[in-house]
Amino acid sequence: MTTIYEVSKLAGVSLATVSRVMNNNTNVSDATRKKVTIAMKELGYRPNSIAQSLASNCSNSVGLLVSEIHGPFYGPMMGSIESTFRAQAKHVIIAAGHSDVEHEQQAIEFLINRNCDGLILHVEALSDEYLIELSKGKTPFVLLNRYIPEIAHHCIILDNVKGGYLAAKHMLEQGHINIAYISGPQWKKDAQDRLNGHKQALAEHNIPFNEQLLYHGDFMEDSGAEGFKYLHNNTQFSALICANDEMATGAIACARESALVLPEQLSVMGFDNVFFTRHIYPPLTTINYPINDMGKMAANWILSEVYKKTTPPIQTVFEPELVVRQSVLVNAQ
Amino acid sequence: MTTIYEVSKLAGVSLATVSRVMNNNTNVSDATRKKVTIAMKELGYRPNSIAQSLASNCSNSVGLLVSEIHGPFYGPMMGSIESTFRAQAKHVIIAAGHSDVEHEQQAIEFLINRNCDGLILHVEALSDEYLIELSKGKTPFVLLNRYIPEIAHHCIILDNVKGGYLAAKHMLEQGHINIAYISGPQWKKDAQDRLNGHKQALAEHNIPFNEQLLYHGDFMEDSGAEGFKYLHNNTQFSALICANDEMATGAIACARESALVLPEQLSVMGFDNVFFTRHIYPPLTTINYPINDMGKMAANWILSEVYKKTTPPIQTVFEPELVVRQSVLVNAQ
DNA sequence: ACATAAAATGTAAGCGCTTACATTTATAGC
DNA sequence: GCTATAAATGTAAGCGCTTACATTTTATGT
Repeated sequence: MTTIYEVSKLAGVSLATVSRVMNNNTNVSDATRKKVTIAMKELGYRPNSIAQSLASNCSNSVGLLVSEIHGPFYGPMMGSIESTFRAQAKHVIIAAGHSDVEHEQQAIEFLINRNCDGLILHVEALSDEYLIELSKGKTPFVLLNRYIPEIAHHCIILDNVKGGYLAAKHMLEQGHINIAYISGPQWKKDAQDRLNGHKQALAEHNIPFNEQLLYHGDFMEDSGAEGFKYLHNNTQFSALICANDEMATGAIACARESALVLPEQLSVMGFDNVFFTRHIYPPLTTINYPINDMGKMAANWILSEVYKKTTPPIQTVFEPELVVRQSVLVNAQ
Repeated sequence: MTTIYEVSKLAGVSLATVSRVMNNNTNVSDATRKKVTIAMKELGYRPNSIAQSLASNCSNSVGLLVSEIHGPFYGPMMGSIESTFRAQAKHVIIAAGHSDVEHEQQAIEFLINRNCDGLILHVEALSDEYLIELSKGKTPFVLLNRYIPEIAHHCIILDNVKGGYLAAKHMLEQGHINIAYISGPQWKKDAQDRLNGHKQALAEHNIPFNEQLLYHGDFMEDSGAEGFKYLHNNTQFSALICANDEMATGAIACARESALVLPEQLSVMGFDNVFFTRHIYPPLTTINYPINDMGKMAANWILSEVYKKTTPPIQTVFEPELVVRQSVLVNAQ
């Protein structure tokens, strides 16, 4: 491995000068810069990033913690984050938290021990307290899809209340009155928010919220199926809104097994606009979660806060949008 | 940041001894090991992995290059790789190659410059020559889904010929005679292999291969739709096999637009068994690609070759399997 | 031409570890 | 008790860079 030392010898300058041309330091004359560049090329010199990190106390790496590395939701997010960083020669180290306190905490420590300069966290199980405490540490981080007032500046979120509202409103506008709802786990803030938005839309239309029409799921496909069964056996409804696409998928599969024709006999909506929603049958009407943009914004947050780069202004709250496909019967009644 | 130096002072031993207990070196008495451990705990000491890497010339990081970070195919693979490595305290740095020579080459250089100890590569555009040349360098790598005889030992692959064969055989056994085929791009070895397996099955059943029934796609959804249109307008067939699930999805959507009833009027098969295939309608019969297992095996390859860990024996060729769902009409004719 | 400031370059001390080698201490054999 | 050997510990030289500070060179004004 060729080192900076060999380059300096070939170019006939000192170590410091070579280092300066590498780091685009201004105080180097064009002549020496050229000499050094040529020497580098000739030797096929590649800086040792580890040594650079140690000396400069900056690893140029950022940690990315998501719940699951597979899964339709995280892929696009990771993709936009990676491309944003690589354009700046930063590398991203991935880790999975599996929505579990132990795992998430371990992963964060792992990433910090790895000298990540900054962290992008999509955590679900960790407590607010832990994260507030973490914010006092030396490794800056940005939180995706989670709002903690004490560290609001670190949070990039979707307006989930509005999303829930938009979904219900759409159903109501199509003439649906009896709208069942399969929620996410209520210990998750986003699940709460979506449900609240839902209730808000009902209230606006003077429709009392009926507990009978509510089933608490866990955001997983199976709970969508279970929720449908439960609701179908216990009450009547022409429409079903699920707090995410996964559950909507499960519910739809189950509804079809019950010989219901969609959307004629049952209208269904999801939430997230995960990429496969347009492939299921009928193509799912849902709420778009601009996860790509949010991932990119998180990356920009790090670029700006940690690496002091100039970036587009940081936006912390993103807006959901209705995506109309064919799983909702138009003009019911 | 507490350093090894402070630990050594508190414990009343030398730097070297502290380093030895960290690295589980045998030649440390239980008494001193305990002293050091206590000192570490007391100071909340965390080794600086960058310094460790520089001194030991081992970064404990492995680079993972995939074509696309999003995408149903890569997610599960990345997940199994990450979990395998994290269990061994190695970190994984991700990069995307976008099936493009420039990008792939850049990404590899990026990863090598980052001092990755080893690489897991899923590359499509790079030439065999480049990879053979790369194998002479100092960074070991394993190739996923690609076979190059000269460096066979680096390759972990699926038996694509057999996969293509299995798909065609299944269709034939259900009584289909006129089987259309939408292939992948023929400059890709796996696409060629799948098509060859297909032809092989036809030959075994004494059915001549009909060029009219072949359309060359590019593995993307849209080309599945285009392929279907082209074939539908030019010839007759009761079954369609696509070289991957993406294209099958596109073809199915398009077939439905043409008012065909599936599978009664058209049987369709895909390839890969990407997770959403069971959600589309009708649920897709396909060929399973054990990408999870293969990812884990690639990780084990690195663990074994690079880090000299003992692992389960390395398997380089994996077997595809038929996954029967409902997109193929049983007993046609 | 000369003093002075600014620009370019060099010197050397780290960054926090690992590890070869040297030294000290414990263990065993007689 | 004394030597030979093994085990435990210490010493110090790097790993390949960055950067504060010192020094030299060049540019500027008079």
